[in-house]
Amino acid sequence: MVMRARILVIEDELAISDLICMNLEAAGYESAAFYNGNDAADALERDASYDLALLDVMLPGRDGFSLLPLLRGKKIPVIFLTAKGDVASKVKGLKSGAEDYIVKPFEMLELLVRIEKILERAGKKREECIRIRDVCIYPERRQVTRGGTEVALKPMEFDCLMMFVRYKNIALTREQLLAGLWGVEFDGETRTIDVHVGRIRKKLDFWDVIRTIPRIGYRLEVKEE
Amino acid sequence: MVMRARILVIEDELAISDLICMNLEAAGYESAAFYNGNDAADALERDASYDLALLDVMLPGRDGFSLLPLLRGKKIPVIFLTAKGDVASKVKGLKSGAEDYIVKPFEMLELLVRIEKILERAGKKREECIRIRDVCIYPERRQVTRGGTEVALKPMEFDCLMMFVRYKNIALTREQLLAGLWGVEFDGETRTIDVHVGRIRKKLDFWDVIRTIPRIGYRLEVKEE
DNA sequence: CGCTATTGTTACAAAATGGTTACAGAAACC
DNA sequence: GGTTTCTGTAACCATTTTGTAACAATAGCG
Repeated sequence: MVMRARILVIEDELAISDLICMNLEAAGYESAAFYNGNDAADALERDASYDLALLDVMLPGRDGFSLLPLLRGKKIPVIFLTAKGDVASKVKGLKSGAEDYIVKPFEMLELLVRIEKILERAGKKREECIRIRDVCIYPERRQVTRGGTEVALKPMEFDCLMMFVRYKNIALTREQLLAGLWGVEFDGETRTIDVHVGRIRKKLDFWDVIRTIPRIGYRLEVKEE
Repeated sequence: MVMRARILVIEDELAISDLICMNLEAAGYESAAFYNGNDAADALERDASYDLALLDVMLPGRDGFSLLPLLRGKKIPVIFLTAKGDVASKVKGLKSGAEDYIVKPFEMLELLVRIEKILERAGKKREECIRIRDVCIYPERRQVTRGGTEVALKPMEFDCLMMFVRYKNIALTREQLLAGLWGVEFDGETRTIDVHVGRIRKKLDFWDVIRTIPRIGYRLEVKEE
């Protein structure tokens, strides 16, 4: 399993919690949600391997502030989610050692940016990963996940995929791929490329992502740049 | 005439030099080759309007390093071509102000990518898309869009269009087109050209853009700027 | 206006190309 | 040495591409 930053979401409003979790997942994090302070505390006692916690101040059971020392003790940085304009909570939270706070209602993007910044500061920066649709590619680990679960790519398939990533949005000829994957002096069937592309497409559901360029070769199509 | 980036190739091995120049031309650059340091230096004194230089370290006459100050003085970025494992040269080259180096034997594609990157950094990025009316042509993607949506050009149609673009505003005879698209030794009906032109015109609404030159052939009409 | 030379358009069948599967040799791993 | 995994190749088949021919339309020209 690939190492993704794990984020604890402690928030009693289901709608907000779900929204946050969905966005975290989409951004490539792992999320775990708890809806009251007691459950969260219990969970932390069993497993404290979280990289960051999003903590609502107003909670049923133990409130947010009472969870802070526990989290601080486990060295888990905390971002407080405070109701609008609740300056008292804000100040109290920061004094108690929260890393940051964010006022509800907030922009999801802003939350993600703050999370990224804190993880970076904490040296827990997520591995550099290349995302294409629901697929994450981790070059250093030579690992690929799809929808969060690992996909077993064979070495050559991975190399091939990396070459596509390296030259994304460029039409690569079979000869270029052959030269890039085996070296210039290798003379093999260019059709071998097709087989590898077929295997990658199948495993990653990349039928539209790796486009066939007739008579030429293939091109990895990545929208956002 | 189109403003294409001009690249100076200073390399004594004819085979390598030719190969590089061919690929540069194919990629849409203009290339000028010199086979020893003295000639290159003379040429630079006369005309320094190059956008980038590929410089072999080992050269007859003045060697690569001695040319560096001249090139730097003319603000021409340099990519060193070093023999495999010649780490000393590499370090010396980069310290002397070369933008990049590449170790022989190298992948042509990689060289092209590095060139692209440096030109981009120098603000001399060549147009990655050629626009004609509402049509965008992306040569390295082998893709064409019209009004933002992709138009599926068949391989031969794309090649044909690229030939027109390459020689825009120049009347091309059917024989020239035939030779350029299939190779000189191909003997086919010249009328086949007409069919392809017809198909391109239809797909891109290019009835006025690709003008018929009676008894000769066709010409792609583009208003400069 | 006819006539001719030339170009535009369409349809089609041959050829080329790509997706897929199965498999054998190679490599890696006990 | 035996087993498993990896990977390059060949083969098969469906699809796409494309060259050509045939026919329609147009322009040039007296």
